[in-house]
Amino acid sequence: MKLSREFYLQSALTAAVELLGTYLVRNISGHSVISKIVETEAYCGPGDKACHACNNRRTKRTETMFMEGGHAYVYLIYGLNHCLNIVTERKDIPHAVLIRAVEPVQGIDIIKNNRQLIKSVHDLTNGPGKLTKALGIDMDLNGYDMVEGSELFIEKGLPLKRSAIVKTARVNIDYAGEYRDRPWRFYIKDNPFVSRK
DNA sequence: TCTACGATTTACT
DNA sequence: GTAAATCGTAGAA
Repeated sequence: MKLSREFYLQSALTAAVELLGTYLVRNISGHSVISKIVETEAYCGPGDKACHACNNRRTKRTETMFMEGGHAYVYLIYGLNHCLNIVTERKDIPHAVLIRAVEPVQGIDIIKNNRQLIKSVHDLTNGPGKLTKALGIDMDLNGYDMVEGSELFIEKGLPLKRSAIVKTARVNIDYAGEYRDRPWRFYIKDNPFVSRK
């Protein structure tokens, strides 16, 4: 079952945990690619120094984060990788959940086709920039409505045990001062597709 | 306009 | 382990 608008109208912090184990569906040119979300990070609005929309910074790029929950926030990092985020909370409250890693479930041949020179299957989607390339996600999907649309959306998964979820500090945000060590990164314990231990 | 740099990946030594 | 790739965005000038 597709996640409803109501699901997305919550804090990125709780949504990040609940998104673990759900299924990301990508329909592209008649093909369906399905993957399970195994690693997320929460970026929580104006007060979070690691968040692009920190201090309500409203620019061309961050404008997407101010949209109503359920939209996709895609941006280019280091000039060569895209990152996929799920916008949460009500309109004008800039929360988002970064999808850091997924596990291929269906359409793995298409994923392999989108990525070349891969050593093992585990390297296909175990990083934010890797999975966007694997799923054919780019700036065209920035601001995409995942509740109304059918090219990209999320399906409900089986509930996870609390003990199967690992909570740690987020990655590569040394610039975020006291927010650097907030345990706002979550992943499924012992899953081989997470980006790093 | 101009400059610095990043929610990273990859290929090196 | 280290460094190169590569460019839009943000903030300063």
